[in-house]
Amino acid sequence: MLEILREIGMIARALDSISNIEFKELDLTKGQYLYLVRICESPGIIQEKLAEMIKVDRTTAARAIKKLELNGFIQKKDDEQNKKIRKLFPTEKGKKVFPFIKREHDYSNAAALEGLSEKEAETIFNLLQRVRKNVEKDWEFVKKGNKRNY
Amino acid sequence: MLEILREIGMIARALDSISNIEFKELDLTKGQYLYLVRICESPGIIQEKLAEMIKVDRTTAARAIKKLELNGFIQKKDDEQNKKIRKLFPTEKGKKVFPFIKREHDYSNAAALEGLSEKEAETIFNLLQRVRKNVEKDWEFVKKGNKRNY
DNA sequence: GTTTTTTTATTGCAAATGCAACAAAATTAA
DNA sequence: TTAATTTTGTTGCATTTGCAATAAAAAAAC
Repeated sequence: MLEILREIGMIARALDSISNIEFKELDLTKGQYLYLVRICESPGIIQEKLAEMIKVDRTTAARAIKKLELNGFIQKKDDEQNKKIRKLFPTEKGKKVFPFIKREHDYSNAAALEGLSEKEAETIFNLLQRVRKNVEKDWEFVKKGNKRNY
Repeated sequence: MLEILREIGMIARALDSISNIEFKELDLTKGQYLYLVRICESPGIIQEKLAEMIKVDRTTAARAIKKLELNGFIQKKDDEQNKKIRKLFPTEKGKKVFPFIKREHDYSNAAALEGLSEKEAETIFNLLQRVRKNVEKDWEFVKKGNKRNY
């Protein structure tokens, strides 16, 4: 059995750790960069979707977002039609740090792909997308309280 | 720029979330499965190496391991030669839950690879290993307090 | 053989994480 | 239209996480 998930776990933890250390100089605490980049990329997104996207518990996302708002990186706005949801937008401050985060991400991406040919990079990207789609099915299944059978 | 790291992050968080939910029935709390499998696979390993392997902060590993010991899954043993280190071994209880964890992992692996040919699975595994080696270099660099330049 | 550096482990904080439980708006079913 | 279900959001609590700081054994440098 090829332990691809173990490799993925190692890579993900290492990268997250690096990002958390590097973004402290932006006054972003642990994990906040995850939400901020996506809000910058998809302004108007709601936190429920964000949690789904990032694959994190809804309540964790709620608190991370609340803190981003508290610290002035993002802003919540009521919707006209739907009184329940609160759309998320970056503030000026949020928009200002976004390029720094992007640069860090690009650097990490490039470092991660070092020694891989362009073709190999594309291959791993495509395969990873397929794996991700497989895994997110199970995640939603289990998160909803269903039981996998094995 | 191909966002392979974002895919990896999503996959890793989803899988970790699934495992944490599924291993609650073994009385393993968040993250503990990571340490327990490796101790079962490499009995006698010390926690410093374990942290490096898993890519987690040393102090986090220390506490997770302490709790595994407290709950009777593993046992720390003094070394004859080296008075500083404490070697880690699974207890009977630890050995008993190991197959369950393995089965879950195998199932997740298979589910993740669904729709990929054997050849594609091998390809992604090899590429991931190369990526992991790249990333762990940076992780160690940054963890030691060094600054990446970008 | 002594000093310096590295390795290994620990504890005190402050913070993030996630399950349970709850609430209310919106959607679907009857 | 009313009732049932789903979606979206929140708070309480227990736990994990990780940076700083400390300590002591071991290894390396001098």
